[in-house]
Order: sequence, then C-alpha cells, then structure tokens
Amino acid sequence: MPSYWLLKSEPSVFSIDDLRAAPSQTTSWEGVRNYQARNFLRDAMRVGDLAFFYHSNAAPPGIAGVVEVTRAGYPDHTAFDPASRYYDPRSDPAQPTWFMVDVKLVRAFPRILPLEELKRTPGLENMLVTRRGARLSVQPVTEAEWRAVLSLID
DNA sequence: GCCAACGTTGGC
DNA sequence: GCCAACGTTGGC
Repeated sequence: MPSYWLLKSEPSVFSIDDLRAAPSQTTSWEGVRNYQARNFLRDAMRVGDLAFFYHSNAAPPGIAGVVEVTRAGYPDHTAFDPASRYYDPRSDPAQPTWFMVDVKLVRAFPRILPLEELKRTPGLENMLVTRRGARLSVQPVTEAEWRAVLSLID
C-alpha cells in the first residue's frame, strides 16, 4: 500500500506546469530545510507513494495535481552548492543534513482545488494543510483525506 | 504588503 | 534547558 503525502511548492519558484514541462515530467524535490519535513523525505517516503502537489503563496493557494515518488530519500546536493539558493554550509557531504526525493507527474487537475474549498469539505477538518499555522512543507495525508480530496475532482 | 504563527538560534 | 529575539512561511 502506498502512503499519501502533500508537497508544497511556491508556483513562482516551481509550479505544476514546470513539472509538466520537465524531462520525463520528473523532478528532484530539493530545498526542504525543515527537520520534520526532512525526516519524512529521508525516512518515510517510498517509491510508489503518491502526493498532492500544493501551490503555496499563490492566488489562490490550493492543490494542483498528483505526483508519484520515483526515487526515495537521498542527499540534497543543493545544500553543498554555494551558488544555490538552498546552500547550507553546515550540511556535511559525508553526513548530509538535508534530503530529497524524486517525483513524477501523475496528473494535473483540471482546476486548482482552492484551500478555501478544502477547508469547508467534510472529512478534511483535520487535514494538516487546512489547519491554521501549519507550515510544514511535507505533510502526511490519510487515505480518507486522499479520497475526499479526489472526490472533489473526479 | 501585512502580520500571525511557527521554527531556529543563541545568550544565559 | 529556558526562552527572548529573530527569520521564515504563507494566508489574506
């Protein structure tokens, strides 16, 4: 059984359209610099897991589609690159602090599912992304929540 | 652009 | 180990 996740990205940085245009519609999910989110990337996400692609800092913010994990956690090399916006000199290549996964586009929704709609959907009251102040950029999603979200589209 | 909520840092 | 200060996230 796959596990379910939600991955946040600012579309001005990397949107679902950018993923659609990427080679093999696949990208590395780099730049996560939060320990709780890192732990999910490093320890929990498995090949075949599915994730919602969430547009944060967008108008409107919301879920844009679905991606699949195609490579499990491995060191985020952007932390070692001084030219990268994600550079972290404290991450030691011999014992990396930060990790990433690879994800491939499964589907872009025909419309963005706005956060506001998620918030008033029965069954999503406890979904992390609908909770105020939930800043975590990699979030677990329950199977019931996963289905409830998809029922808004399909 | 504002600002509340949150995570991290660092002095003690 | 506490906690105030600071920086960041992200909705609005």
